[in-house]
Amino acid sequence: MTERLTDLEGAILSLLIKCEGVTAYGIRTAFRRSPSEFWSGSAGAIYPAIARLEARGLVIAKAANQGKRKSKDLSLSTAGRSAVVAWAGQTDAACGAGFDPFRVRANVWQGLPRGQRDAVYRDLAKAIEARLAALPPTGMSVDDPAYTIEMAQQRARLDWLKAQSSS
Amino acid sequence: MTERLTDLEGAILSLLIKCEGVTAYGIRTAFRRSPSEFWSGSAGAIYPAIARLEARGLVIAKAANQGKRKSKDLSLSTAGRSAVVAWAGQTDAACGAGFDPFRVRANVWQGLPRGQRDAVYRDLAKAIEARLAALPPTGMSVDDPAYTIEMAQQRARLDWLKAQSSS
DNA sequence: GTGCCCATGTAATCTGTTACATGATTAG
DNA sequence: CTAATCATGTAACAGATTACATGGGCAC
Repeated sequence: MTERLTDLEGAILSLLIKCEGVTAYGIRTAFRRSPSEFWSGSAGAIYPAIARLEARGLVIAKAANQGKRKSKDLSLSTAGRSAVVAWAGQTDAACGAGFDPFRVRANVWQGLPRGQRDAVYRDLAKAIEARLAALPPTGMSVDDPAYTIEMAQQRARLDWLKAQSSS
Repeated sequence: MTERLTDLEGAILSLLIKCEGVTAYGIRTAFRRSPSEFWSGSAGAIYPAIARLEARGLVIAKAANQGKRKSKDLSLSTAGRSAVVAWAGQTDAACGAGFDPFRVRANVWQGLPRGQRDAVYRDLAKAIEARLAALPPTGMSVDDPAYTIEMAQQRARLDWLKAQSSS
């Protein structure tokens, strides 16, 4: 077994499953346009990560010079394909709570004086409705799990907010 | 406005709301015992973070020498209290998707051949049930938002899995 | 010809992780 | 007495962020 993949590396490889021959730049914009803002898709993260994956033989880059613009088309190697499947198959890691900005803040909300707390809860509900209305973003299929699962999460948050105010 | 808080700093301050006079060590163990494994609660993260908060005047430390064991009891300053409330009140950040290890892996699952995919889904459901059974961990109140919200998230995942296999 | 997107990268900085180091106190 | 826990920290390292640098192609 080789070194374990970081979650960013796994996410990059899983993009490569769907779109063979994409450029590093394309991966970057996919991250930037993603509704999740956890990874910014910064060049300083993406390019080094891809370089690591290439060095480990998980990603194949072939130069695709069209005219004078230099660019590299990326694709998964066989090893890369099995590495990303192994990464995705870590059930314990997959079922972890991850990082939820809503959850970490909820402790503070509960300690707020009633009026202020209700105001925050109203603002939150409004912000969530806005996000739900914006999903799915352009270019994202309604079947995309990232979309479906975020929807479910946001609806669960709304339910939680409702339960708070009615108690 | 001073520098913005990182989420770890915010989480530390929100622990201090509940338990005035806790030690840095106590905060560490709170993180380590948390069902979320996103932050490891490593000394190398907690102690520097508290030092930063102290330097900014958000946390007050007073030496509490009982016998020869040196220890510092931490508490929130007034500035610290308003800083953490401001952090918790960032509604846009709070409603972000954060990092969900389940969601990032789901793209890969969908591309798996049917048999393998169903096997993964079964394993996931089992792992989630196990986590739900383990909640709340010792010392955590059933009213604790961190607990309630993780429960909701896990149940949403189970629903998603059910929807996948029935389609 | 100017500004915007494509496309690739690097440098400085920040923050978190693992692993180490030290010493007091308590439970068996 | 020994092991675990309380309690504080530091050092080396990894990985992400912002900001910068470079240059081709295209639309207006």
